[in-house]
Amino acid sequence: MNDPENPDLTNHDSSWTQLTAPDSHFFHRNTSDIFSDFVGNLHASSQSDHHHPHSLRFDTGLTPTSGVPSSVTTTTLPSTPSSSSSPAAALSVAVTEVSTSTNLPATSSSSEDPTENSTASAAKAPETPKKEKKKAQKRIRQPRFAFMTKSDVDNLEDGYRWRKYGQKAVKNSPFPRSYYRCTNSRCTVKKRVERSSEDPSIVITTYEGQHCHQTTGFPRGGILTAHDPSNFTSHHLLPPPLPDPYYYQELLHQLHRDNTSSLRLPQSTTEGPAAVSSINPPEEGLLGDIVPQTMRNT
DNA sequence: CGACTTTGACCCGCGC
DNA sequence: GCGCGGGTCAAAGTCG
Repeated sequence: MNDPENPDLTNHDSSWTQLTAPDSHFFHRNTSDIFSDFVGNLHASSQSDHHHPHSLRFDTGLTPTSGVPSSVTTTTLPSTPSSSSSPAAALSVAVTEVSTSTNLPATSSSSEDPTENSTASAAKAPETPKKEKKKAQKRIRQPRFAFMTKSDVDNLEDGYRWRKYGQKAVKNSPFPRSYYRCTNSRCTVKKRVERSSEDPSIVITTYEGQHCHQTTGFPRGGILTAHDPSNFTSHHLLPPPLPDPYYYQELLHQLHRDNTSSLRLPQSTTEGPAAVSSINPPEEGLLGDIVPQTMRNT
């Protein structure tokens, strides 16, 4: 249940910006520039690191993490729900620059919410028709974390195994959006991967839900353990900055706890604990919807 | 053979 | 109520 392991959550530096959207939290890293492009009007906060064109991480999911990078900057973005966004939870977006090479795993660390999980799990009951299941799932949205990663590889490895269950063309983007689900039958975490229409080199990974298990390893090829930082480095996928793989999980936790209101965003601090944003309204919007506003705050 | 990807169809929510 | 867009399902195909 709580085994967070997000290898790639590590950031290397210290400046993260967390954006809070109606339903999602965005973590913005030095690469705000990218964000801006991607989202629309994100202003970069000023970072000197955005020089790394390698990988940008943007994650939206709900994974609370306990370990927070020592230097992370979080910002809350009160964004308004956009058009068709439904309530969901909090979405966080993080932008990280990572050096990518072959496969950059986007880390996904989302844990399932006990409450929500139940719904999802319960929905699986044989008695429940698919429709009900769908309803339940759709209605209950978990906080999401989005990561923007600059990478040539769409599917970034984050230590978890994912099964692709769908692909859809996105309206404002020439690039299709892929939908992945954690292969662990008990895990309801989902992940969406899409490329920024503004900058095709940027991969936007959105995580929804929390993993209830530990990382298994890579699907075909290498196994990445969250506990092995060395792997990260080698993989180039994982952002080194985050020492704690649990970072996202904690965020989620916090989000859930604070869902009432408060966010802790150490804004211009690099040493802030973890970036936590509160999950405000149950509304969830698409990244695009959220990001723009959020980014602005940063 | 099992796991995963691909792809089209279906369902649902939302805005008009 | 209708249409659009997003999200999911499931069958078929592919790969190791």
